[in-house]
Amino acid sequence: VRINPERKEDRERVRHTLLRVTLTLANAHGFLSLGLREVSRAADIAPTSFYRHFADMEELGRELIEGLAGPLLAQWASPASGSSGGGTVTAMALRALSSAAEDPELMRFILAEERGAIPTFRTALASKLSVVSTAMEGALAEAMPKSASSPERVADAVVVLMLAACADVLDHGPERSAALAERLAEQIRWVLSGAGVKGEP
Amino acid sequence: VRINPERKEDRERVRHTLLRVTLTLANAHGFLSLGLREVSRAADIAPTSFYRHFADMEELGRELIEGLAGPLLAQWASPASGSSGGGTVTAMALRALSSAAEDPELMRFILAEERGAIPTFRTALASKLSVVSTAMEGALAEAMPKSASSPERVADAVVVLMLAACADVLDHGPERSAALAERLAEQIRWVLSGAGVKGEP
DNA sequence: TGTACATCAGTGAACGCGCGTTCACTGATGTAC
DNA sequence: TGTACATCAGTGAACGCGCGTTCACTGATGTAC
Repeated sequence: VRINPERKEDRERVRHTLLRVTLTLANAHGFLSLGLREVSRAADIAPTSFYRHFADMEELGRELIEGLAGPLLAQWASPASGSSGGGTVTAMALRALSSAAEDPELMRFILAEERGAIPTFRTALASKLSVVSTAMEGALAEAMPKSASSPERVADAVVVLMLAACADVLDHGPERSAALAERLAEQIRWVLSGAGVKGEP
Repeated sequence: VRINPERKEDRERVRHTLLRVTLTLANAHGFLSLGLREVSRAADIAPTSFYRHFADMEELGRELIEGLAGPLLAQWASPASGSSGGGTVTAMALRALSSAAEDPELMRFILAEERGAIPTFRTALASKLSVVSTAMEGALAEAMPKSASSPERVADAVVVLMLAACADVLDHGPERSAALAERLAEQIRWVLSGAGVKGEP
């Protein structure tokens, strides 16, 4: 029994609405305080229709991570155009920072759950984030003298500074994002030069 | 009408129990999902007795920040023994890291709410944390050439790296805390030397 | 082409349950005189 | 010392409400032949 693509599109549309509406509500009240009825109400479906898409809120949350957060972070990990080295790492971080401003609700969710009370969410997000730092590590390895500091630790520090900058952008509004990007770039420059990374512009 | 100190102690004991029990439950389910009845149950008082201490959960949360989180962070900001400069900053960060392991539930609460969905909590914690970075800034200012980078940005970077290390200690258990402390110290060393801070051991 | 059947997203009614809050009360303790 | 009164943390009963979940049903669409 094959399925009509139009019907499948409808189903996907509602499903996507549920996910986005959950992000919006989670920004206001926190994911853990959300109920299936509240989400369904905001998505304009009957509470019972929720079950056609997810077994419960926990499954929906998992899909937020796998279907939305994961892809965004995978994008962060994709190689920046241009040469490798310190310049690449800074470019990656700045690209991530600006993508945070483009989808603030998703970014807030990632930041909140990465530090939040649900261990499975923390673990899942940590593993998605480790993809980003691994990618940075790869770019760094070529630009670091072998005797110098561990590229892994350098990449970890950069990711941590980058996430903190994302949180600041969300809190202080996009009008400050240029200044925050500049601050992030400077902080990364310190880390890289302190760790002996060459090729920094 | 003066009040018997014994009675006052009793009252304080229950109040403290409510606060600690809330921290424990918030570690498991998140602060926002907690209800007055759940907290009262865990504290072994009737739900109606809750009102003798707090008007609602939000007031209790505010007291968690003012009465527990604030004092801990103020402690972090108190000057480390010994000379000023980069060494002091590292010592402050490492002291904070170890105090995180001593009260993991409070630390988890701080980390979660600093990035969480309640704007007033985020703001309150940000201002308590700024006390820490201001203290570090003071220690740095003396050890930095005037022409060099801004001490404020350096202190911010150190605080961010320190909080991330605290989160890692909580997630990976105390047995890894020595390695994490060493990593944090190295990352701080990079930042300080990259930013031109002198006096680093 | 027409007919009978299968699939499945969406629904409204109904359920039992735990929630936050109110109320009037208890009983231990402190104060006045 | 004794007596009358005030304070106040803790309580159990009761309330109305929204929650998650179940159930049987609808109706649009696709498939078989």
